[in-house]
Amino acid sequence: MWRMARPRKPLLSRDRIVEAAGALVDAEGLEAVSTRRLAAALGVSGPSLYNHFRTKDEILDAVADAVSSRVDLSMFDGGQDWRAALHAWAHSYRDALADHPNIVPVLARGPGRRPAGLRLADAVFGAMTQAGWPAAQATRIGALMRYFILGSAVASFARGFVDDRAAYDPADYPHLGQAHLLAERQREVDEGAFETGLEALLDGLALQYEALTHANRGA
Amino acid sequence: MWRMARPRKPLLSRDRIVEAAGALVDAEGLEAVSTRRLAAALGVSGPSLYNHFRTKDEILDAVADAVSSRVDLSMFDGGQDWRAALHAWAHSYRDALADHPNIVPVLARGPGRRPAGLRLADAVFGAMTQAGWPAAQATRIGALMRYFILGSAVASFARGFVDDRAAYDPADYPHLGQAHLLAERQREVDEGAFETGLEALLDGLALQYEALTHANRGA
DNA sequence: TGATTTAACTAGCACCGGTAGTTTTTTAGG
DNA sequence: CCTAAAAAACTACCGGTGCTAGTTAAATCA
Repeated sequence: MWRMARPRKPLLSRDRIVEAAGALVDAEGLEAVSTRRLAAALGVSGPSLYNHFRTKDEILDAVADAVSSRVDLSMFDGGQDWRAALHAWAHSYRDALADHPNIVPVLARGPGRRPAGLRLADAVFGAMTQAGWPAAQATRIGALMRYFILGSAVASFARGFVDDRAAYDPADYPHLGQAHLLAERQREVDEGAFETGLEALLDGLALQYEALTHANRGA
Repeated sequence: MWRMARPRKPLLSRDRIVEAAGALVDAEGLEAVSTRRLAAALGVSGPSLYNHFRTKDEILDAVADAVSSRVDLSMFDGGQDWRAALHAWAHSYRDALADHPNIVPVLARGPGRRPAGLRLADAVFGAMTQAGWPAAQATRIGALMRYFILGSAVASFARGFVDDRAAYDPADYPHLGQAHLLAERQREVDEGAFETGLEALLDGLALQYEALTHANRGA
């Protein structure tokens, strides 16, 4: 054997690293990702990663951005009305996050400089102003949709409860008698709550939109 | 000098630890909290903490629960209608989180076995069923409010953008020309979006509620 | 061709969460 | 009241972490 220096064909690339990191995050969670474990999965020694990324956080940001980039934005191109487009987009966004729930905390840190995250924000804002919403409202809509969608992914309701009847003593929590059942039904509960909330949100916004256009018509 | 053993008066208590940990989280963020740093702030050596808590995570859970316990629930006692109560509660909840944004990721992991977190869930569910919502809907309302409120705290929209005009090249993001300004106005933007979203959510739910009671009346 | 850059490596630093075992004090039981 | 047990601090240490420094050899560029 001999000392390994620069190989004839590069062993690593940013893409390979991001892919492996994403797989590791999906399979074992955020905390399971260490530079050494990730490097081992790539058949390489820890510090080699730093030839391609400046920090571990940059790697995780890239993984998060890859998830963002899978969100469908095509509904904002066609002539769909803003409500239908927002509905379709929200579902596409949520689906992307539900496929990779472990990376969501990274995504929640904000779009920052992640291009796909920014593309999302840009598309929503553009579509809302296009539809006639004033800029300030369009910003708010982008923000509140982000709250709701990321919230639904990061703060899963059902996942938060434990499948243990004894944990929810009726003397302490009179209305939580069935809470331990939520653990089994998490998917159903979270999906139902998401759809209910999204529908309510859009209904409420539609009311505002109506008031807005009527006011404009009067002026 | 001599070897320090058990002191006459305990140097630590769960409360003192939680208080110091909360202060550290608020001042320097979650990542800044290490058992050694926390112990140093308490004038004590690292492992001493483990006489009072089993793990670091238990300490952070306790900090999170202390924040939950500051959320006002009194609006669910009086005879206020469900919508007004939900509105007041949501604001109280969000205010509590906005005061301690750095601990929100811990809170988002779910109520689990944290008593104050469970009390929240219990109160909302109880009040909604009391108001006439069917149990399944009441569960969903609890969940979706959690999504929106935690989402607004963890996924602050404005905080996610950088105060750097160059980061948002109009060629890449045609509608984000003013985005760098968001960084300065984060508070305003996030508060406006929260209020707009909350109002929309409640309007939408009120629509559902109306449909519900009409249907019941018809039956 | 020669100089520079690149991409792998090994060694190691400071710090991390947590365990083991020691010492002394406080508390509980007979 | 004495003794045994539990509690609360400590020191020493373990394996693991993100990351830096410095080395080597291949690839690339002037």
